[in-house]
Amino acid sequence: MPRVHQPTRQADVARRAWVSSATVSRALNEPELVSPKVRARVDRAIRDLQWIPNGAAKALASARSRIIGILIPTLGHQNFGVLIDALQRELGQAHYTLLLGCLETTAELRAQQARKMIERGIECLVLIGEAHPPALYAMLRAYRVPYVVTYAAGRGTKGPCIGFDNYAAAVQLTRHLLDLGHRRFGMIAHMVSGNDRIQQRIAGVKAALTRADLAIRPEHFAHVDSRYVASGREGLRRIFSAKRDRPTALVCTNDYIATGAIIEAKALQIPVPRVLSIVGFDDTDMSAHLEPPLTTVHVPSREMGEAVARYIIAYLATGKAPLPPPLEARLIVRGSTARP
Amino acid sequence: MPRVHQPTRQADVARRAWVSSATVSRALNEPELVSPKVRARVDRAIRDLQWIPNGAAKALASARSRIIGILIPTLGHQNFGVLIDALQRELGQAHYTLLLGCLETTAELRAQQARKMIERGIECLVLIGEAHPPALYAMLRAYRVPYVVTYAAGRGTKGPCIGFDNYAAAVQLTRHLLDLGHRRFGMIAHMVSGNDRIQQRIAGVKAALTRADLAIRPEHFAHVDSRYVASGREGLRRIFSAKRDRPTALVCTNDYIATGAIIEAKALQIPVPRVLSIVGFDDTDMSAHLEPPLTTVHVPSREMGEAVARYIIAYLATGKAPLPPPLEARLIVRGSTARP
DNA sequence: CAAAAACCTGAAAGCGCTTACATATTATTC
DNA sequence: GAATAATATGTAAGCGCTTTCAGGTTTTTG
Repeated sequence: MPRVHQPTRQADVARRAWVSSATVSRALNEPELVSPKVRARVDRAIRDLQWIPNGAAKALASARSRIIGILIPTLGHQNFGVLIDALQRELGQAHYTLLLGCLETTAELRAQQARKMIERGIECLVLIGEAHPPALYAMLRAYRVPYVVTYAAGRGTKGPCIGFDNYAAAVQLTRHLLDLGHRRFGMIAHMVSGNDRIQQRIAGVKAALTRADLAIRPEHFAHVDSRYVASGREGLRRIFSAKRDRPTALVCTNDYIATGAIIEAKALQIPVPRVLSIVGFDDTDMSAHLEPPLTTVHVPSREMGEAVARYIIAYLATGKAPLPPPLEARLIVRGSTARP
Repeated sequence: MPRVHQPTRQADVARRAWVSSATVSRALNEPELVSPKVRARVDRAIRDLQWIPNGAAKALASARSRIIGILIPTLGHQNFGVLIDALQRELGQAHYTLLLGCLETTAELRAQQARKMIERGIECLVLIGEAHPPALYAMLRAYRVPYVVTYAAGRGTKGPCIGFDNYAAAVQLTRHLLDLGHRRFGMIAHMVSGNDRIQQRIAGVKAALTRADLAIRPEHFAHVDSRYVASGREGLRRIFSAKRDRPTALVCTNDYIATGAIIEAKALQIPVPRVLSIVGFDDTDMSAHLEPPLTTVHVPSREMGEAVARYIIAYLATGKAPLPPPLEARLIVRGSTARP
């Protein structure tokens, strides 16, 4: 491939507008420093030549890439999609570009992934949850890359967190079931290792039960390996393979799994919610439309994305910014829960 | 914010390895040009200093950003998530970074979005479908940015396409219903404007019906405005608001809508598939788990992502690359279809 | 064993911007 | 109206890499 450099450069624009290249730069980045007359000439020249500035050159000269990185667990979860979309829109307004990475599987690959992001010059990294390998945090520190944790409320690390309290929400969700009179609980939980949000949800459920002098029997606790519908079905099947002492309430670690559980319950002819109440977590697009509609915790993905963006913009502009108050994850009671 | 430039530079590494900075560059980019001894010294120095090269400087000097852009309609659709994930992984192997953008709504914003991507120096742009404003194609041409269309098979433009034939797949899907003996068809279709894939699916259905001397009555054709579950429910409700001459087969433009239709059918006590057969398109995670499981067209998202990545890598390396053969979107017959 | 070829390394010139700093112009003040 | 301040522009020195070119060393060859 021929190494073609830019067809039009700032200097071309400058020449056409009868100004220096410095003035063109200022007209773009600090227009208030340039007289209206000259600014108009520059704008004209830019349009005439259809000049698009070279981002790499900008980044190199200014030591500001205007790139924000984000590392997400998966693109298969709608809520992350919503969060990313909001984040991207809001950051775009401030001329930042979002660089997306899906978390790699091995520690080796993850380190490489972080290295690549730093190589691109990210000015800040958004992390989902706070449970990440110390090596990652060390790297961020070494390269002075600030970070923001979202989708969690900062029970673990001391870094900036913009999210909601998974633990508290899980407690609330469990209380709802306890208040309905449930005493035998089951749970379907997906991969816990390295996922602090799920861990906190599980811990919240257990804590709420403990306070009511209850616990989940081991055979009513299904650990499944994916976060998707199929796992919910499998989990329910496992828990209900026993004929007696079946739980009357089932907590799932997210809505996809809960959806699977509802589907499988129907397949097994277990009436929901008459015989079994099922709750999820996340409030996905589907949840309200299931039969019965799913009682769940609504996660404010869009608001988180926006709040994170605003925080980052302020922080990078001033070097300091107030953290917004924790967001609320609201319990949404729908038809999948009832008295036992 | 203090304008802090890089803490460690190539020159620092060079000094520590007792070589010139040119040699460090070569050790990284063309290691075969550097003697093993020197290479080892350089590698050592890089590790000792924990140097991470500056991407902007690299891009500027080499006129190669190693960034590939992609513009997708939404992150709310699982299949795009899968495609992106595969694309990203494959491109990452070749040291490319994927820059993601969700298609903006207005023409104005879209142009700006494309401009931003060019500013970042994308070496290629991946487009979902071929229906995009001429202004976008013009811009790509003006800046010599190659592009690849995916998720469609190139019935419209002549540009490189790596995907499957939405039209043919829709024909196949409709034939399946015709073969079962259906004669009264309904359809729920989402936003058509600017979405050539959906248009082709609709056209395919209509063509197959026409060939069988059939057509969809206007009152059995529901246009809905979102691509999600709620729209499927609404669409079904509208079509089945009439009491007589109801369709026995219902084609939905994607699986989310079909899911909604199945859910609503159940709510309206319409037995699926005994009284109404329902088909979707895309084969999302849920589809196989619905009750009844959804007959649909499986879209090879992962394969498309990988094929696109391989094509781009080859094309950018050599300036020319063979297009892979069209991928197959296979009909998956499940339980939601039966004889009328 | 001298000449040619192959191999390795370094010097230095950019890549296209930003940003001190200097300078020139205009506006303000007493 | 001279001194001062405020405003607008230009000059030029980088930012941290890549890459051309040249030169020095080693290997190959007849």
